Amino acid sequence: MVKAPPDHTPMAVDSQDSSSFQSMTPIPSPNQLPIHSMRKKIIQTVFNNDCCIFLGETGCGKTTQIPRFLYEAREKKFKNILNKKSQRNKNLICCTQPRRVAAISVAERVASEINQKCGQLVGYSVRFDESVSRQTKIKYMTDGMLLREALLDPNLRQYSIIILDEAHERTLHTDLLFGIVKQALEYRKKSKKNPLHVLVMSATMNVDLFSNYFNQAPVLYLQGRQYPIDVFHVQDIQTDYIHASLVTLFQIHRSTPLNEGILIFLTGQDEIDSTCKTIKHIIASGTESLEPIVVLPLYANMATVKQMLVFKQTPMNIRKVIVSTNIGETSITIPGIRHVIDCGHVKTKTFNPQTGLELLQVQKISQAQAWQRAGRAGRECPGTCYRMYTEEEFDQLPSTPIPELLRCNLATAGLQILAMGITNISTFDFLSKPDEKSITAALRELTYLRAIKASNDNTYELTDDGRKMACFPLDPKLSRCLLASSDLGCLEEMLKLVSIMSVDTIFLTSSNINEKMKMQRQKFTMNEGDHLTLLNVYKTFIANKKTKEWCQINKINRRNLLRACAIRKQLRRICIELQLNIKSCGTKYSLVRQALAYGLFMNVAEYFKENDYRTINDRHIVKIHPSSVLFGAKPSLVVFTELIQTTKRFIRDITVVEPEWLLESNPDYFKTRLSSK
DNA sequence: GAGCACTGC
Repeated sequence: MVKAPPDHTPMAVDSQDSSSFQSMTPIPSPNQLPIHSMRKKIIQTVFNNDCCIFLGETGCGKTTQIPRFLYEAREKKFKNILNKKSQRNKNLICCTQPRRVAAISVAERVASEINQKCGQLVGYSVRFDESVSRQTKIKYMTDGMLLREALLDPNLRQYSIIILDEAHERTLHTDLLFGIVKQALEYRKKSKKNPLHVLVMSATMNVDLFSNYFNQAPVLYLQGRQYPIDVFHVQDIQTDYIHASLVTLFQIHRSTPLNEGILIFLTGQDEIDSTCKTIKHIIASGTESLEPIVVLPLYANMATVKQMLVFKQTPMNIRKVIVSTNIGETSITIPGIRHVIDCGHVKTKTFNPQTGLELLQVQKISQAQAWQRAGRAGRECPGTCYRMYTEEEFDQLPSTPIPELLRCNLATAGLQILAMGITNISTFDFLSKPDEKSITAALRELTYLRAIKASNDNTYELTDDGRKMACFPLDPKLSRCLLASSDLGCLEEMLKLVSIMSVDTIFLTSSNINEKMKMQRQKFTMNEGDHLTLLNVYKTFIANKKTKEWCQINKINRRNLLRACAIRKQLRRICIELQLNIKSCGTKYSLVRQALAYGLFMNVAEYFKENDYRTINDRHIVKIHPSSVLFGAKPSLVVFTELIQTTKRFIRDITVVEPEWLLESNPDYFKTRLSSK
């Protein structure tokens, strides 16, 4: 428990030059955004170059205005020319976004700005949702959606202008699109018909990286519209960022008007829940006669209804305080925030290609993230940001976060690259090239999964199965599970299971899960392991008509389970297109376990001693995660979905398997593993 | 006997 901060503690902060934030007078009408004065220059730069880079801070209007500028300019140019070629080509302008909500909401806004409905001239395309028509010329879409389209046509011929927005975020999908778009650019330049223009839009960083990548592409700076933000650092290094945040919170609370909301960035659910409790406790204890506060937690795996609370306005005499993960950094914009408290840390998953281990740990943020967090205080008017780290610490932070492509397993990305006809992944033009070891590990995994085969030196081609596997929006291991269950006659079951494995946990994970709730869950337990238990929950959910009531009683996260239903539908359609054998095995669940073993054979662990298991692949000593239904049981051989290191190395989502299944599925692999025993 | 950030197809 943290003590209430003494009120005489001076604020241990140091003012810093906030010149990174331009002081601008905000103008509400979109016609008067600063970007409009640059319209001509923008149009010229795009059409006079194959590729160009635009830099601009949040709020400069680049995402909403630029696609429209380009469309209108093109229309004007071709007004008097009956251009048959342009009629035959679709000539779409697309603008990619890393997030679904962004793609949808921007499309809707741009459509309304030209007094149209979304889906006419302006539309969007995201997974499970699309609003486009024959009239559509400007298409906002998720980067992942464009990547899917690239699998069907790597030269992306229906687009004449491709805008990669938010490039500084360096998502896996955007990074892959860089390589694809660069190749398409060259191809279409050579073929001389239907030329392509590429526009990369980013916040102000990595300029040289982007420009150099596209052969010294010209760079244009766009004026931002952010309000000024005063940034303060602590004077001394803080060992406990939660305590420091609390002290700062109450100092702000005592010294500023109550209508000024405060946003605190912390790293995870536990930390956030306990901090919320502490704040409430300090207010309720009444020792200091503090003004009232509404404290709200915010993280992704929270019931949607609870998330919505942060948007509600609080009465004038009550302070709003939000304690958030980095979901509040980009994904959710909370109204009324004037002060940001930045703990300087973030929880991230990293992947070590040497060991194949995933690590979930709290790390320091990058400077870019620090500015992004600070920016959340200046959305509506000038604000302040308090950093729980010194200016020297800030200077030592990496300038940008490590791109996702450099810290994930490359099996999925590798399969996609090969599926687009690039036979040597090492020659793919990555914006940031992953470690050669990482690429080798991915190729090895895909080879074992029989998705690819080596032809000669460093080149690979897809097998028939590999071509099918690339069609699924899944980890290749799970795609292999689907193909295996098609052969074994349990594809219906595996579709359900794989869909659940594609979403976050379907169990409610609030910190007040008590024994009674655990008892509720036990009735779903299958002795063979977690996968069949999950399947059981899914089937019972359907049998109970997917009702809210059933989910409430059984402490099931309905949002995630409904998402799994949507995914199942999509995967099933792909199975039909691929003419797989869609059959149910009834209750012959050993077939499902067998199919799991065929796909997850690289994730096998055998009982070692006491409560330890040893993985067959890399001989890591691991433990069964306490959330598993097999926790405490000691089956001799299991497959698992995930190996992750938190406080210890844990395997999660586990199923008991038979050794014969493994030997059958991949004799070469297990012969070598078993001989080294 | 733990306690999982975020996003996407």
